[in-house]
Amino acid sequence: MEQEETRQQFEEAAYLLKAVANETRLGIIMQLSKKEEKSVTELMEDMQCEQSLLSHHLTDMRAKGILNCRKSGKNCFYSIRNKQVLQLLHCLFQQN
Amino acid sequence: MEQEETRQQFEEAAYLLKAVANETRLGIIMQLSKKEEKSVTELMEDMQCEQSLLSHHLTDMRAKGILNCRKSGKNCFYSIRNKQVLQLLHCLFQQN
DNA sequence: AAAATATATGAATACATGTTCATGTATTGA
DNA sequence: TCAATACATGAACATGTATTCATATATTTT
Repeated sequence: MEQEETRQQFEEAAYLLKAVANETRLGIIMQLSKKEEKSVTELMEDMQCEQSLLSHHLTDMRAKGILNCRKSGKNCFYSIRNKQVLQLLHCLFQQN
Repeated sequence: MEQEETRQQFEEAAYLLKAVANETRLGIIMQLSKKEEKSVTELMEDMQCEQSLLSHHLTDMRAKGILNCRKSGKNCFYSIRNKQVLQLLHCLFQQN
């Protein structure tokens, strides 16, 4: 029973890690950790990333509950929804 | 230049995350975070994992510098080499 | 209404990953 | 020396992921 609980916790943790284990996605999260909200175009400029690729990653991370999206006119402003990824980011980049 | 540096940091971080973003691998790391060293058989029993699958994961993580392996007679004792994964684990499982 | 802008979507492809099965190898004990 | 134990390896397969390209949609501007 307790075994099963941890197994599920591992599944959830693995799910989160997989959702984030990518150079571009880490870049997105890093950007959003600095500014709270950014449009796709802003993200495109900050990172060096093609529109379509960026959009795919954003859509996926949104579907997985990691990001939020707020539409406003022609723009889409993304922000971090799952705050745990911020801790992860901090953990990954704290030393040096 | 500074851009490039962070890009490489993201690549490295993504590499580490990918190497760990799996239920079985997280389980292995959790076990080894509790006991310092465990043989493959011990790990097999603690987790519920087939020998061959476990061995593949162990071999891979060793190849990626995450685990250490010490042979002693018929046994192979694995331990954690990359201490950063311990921080990650802690970060993932600290709350609740 | 037409053109431009911002973003999303879907198909296609290439590549990586997880898993199983069968088999190999090294070490120990009978 | 033979069998048993502990572990690794490789092939095969299915599935997942990243990327690119072409195109669609919605909004704004002209």
